[in-house]
Amino acid sequence: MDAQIKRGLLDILVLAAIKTEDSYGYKIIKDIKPYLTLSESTLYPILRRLEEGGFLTVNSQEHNGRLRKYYHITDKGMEKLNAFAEEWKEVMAIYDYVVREVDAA
Amino acid sequence: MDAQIKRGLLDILVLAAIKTEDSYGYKIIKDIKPYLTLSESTLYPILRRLEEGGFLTVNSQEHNGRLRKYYHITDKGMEKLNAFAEEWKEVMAIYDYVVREVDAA
DNA sequence: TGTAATACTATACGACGCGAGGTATTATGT
DNA sequence: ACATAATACCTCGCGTCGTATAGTATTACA
Repeated sequence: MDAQIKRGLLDILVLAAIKTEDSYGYKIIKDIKPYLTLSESTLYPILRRLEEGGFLTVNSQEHNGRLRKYYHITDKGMEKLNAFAEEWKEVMAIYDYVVREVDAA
Repeated sequence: MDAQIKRGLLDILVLAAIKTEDSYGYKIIKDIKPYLTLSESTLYPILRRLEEGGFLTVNSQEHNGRLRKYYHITDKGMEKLNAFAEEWKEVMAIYDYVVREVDAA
């Protein structure tokens, strides 16, 4: 997929990935992979930004002798997810405009 | 609208705006405004990138004593517009995933 | 014994959106 | 006549962000 388009969806995809149950870096990448491939160097800065923005909290837990950081969505994160559904209407309006112009060929 | 999401649509929106008939900077901004507000300092670099990429050609013409740059879409630009419709399926798959997680609340 | 998978981190580069500011002409309102 | 808005283009510089590259350390498997 075009690199540009997916960038706007990264934050929201990551939030969606931890919505149902807390998750951690490596798992998030695997869960999202069918929809969009992202590397660790892309994900971890996003997680840090989302934490700084108050959209999620971090909770380190030991797993098999190693530390694992579990990410938990906050109320603010939930609001962001819900707001996304609203924003989508504007995105679809743009899509309709573009396709209309294409069909006008 | 969230600043992030629309950025991925900028290039394609600009191409769509010159698809039906050649247009120029100021007009493109006005035409797109109902869908997305962008400033001149955002548009002109995009036009230059699209030209460098071969998606459009530029043709300066005098209008009321002033120079006006008309932008004309190329075959490659048309292909990019058509490819967008295909890519959109992947975008919708992401949207469905996000909404599904939201509804699982 | 070595290679892949798991799990997180830091650095540095390039691309990009955009605010701020600049130039010049024409049209509109007072 | 004067001021303001609209038209039409451009440049510079800042901050954000995606990502390649590289590093550390443990566990599982062949």
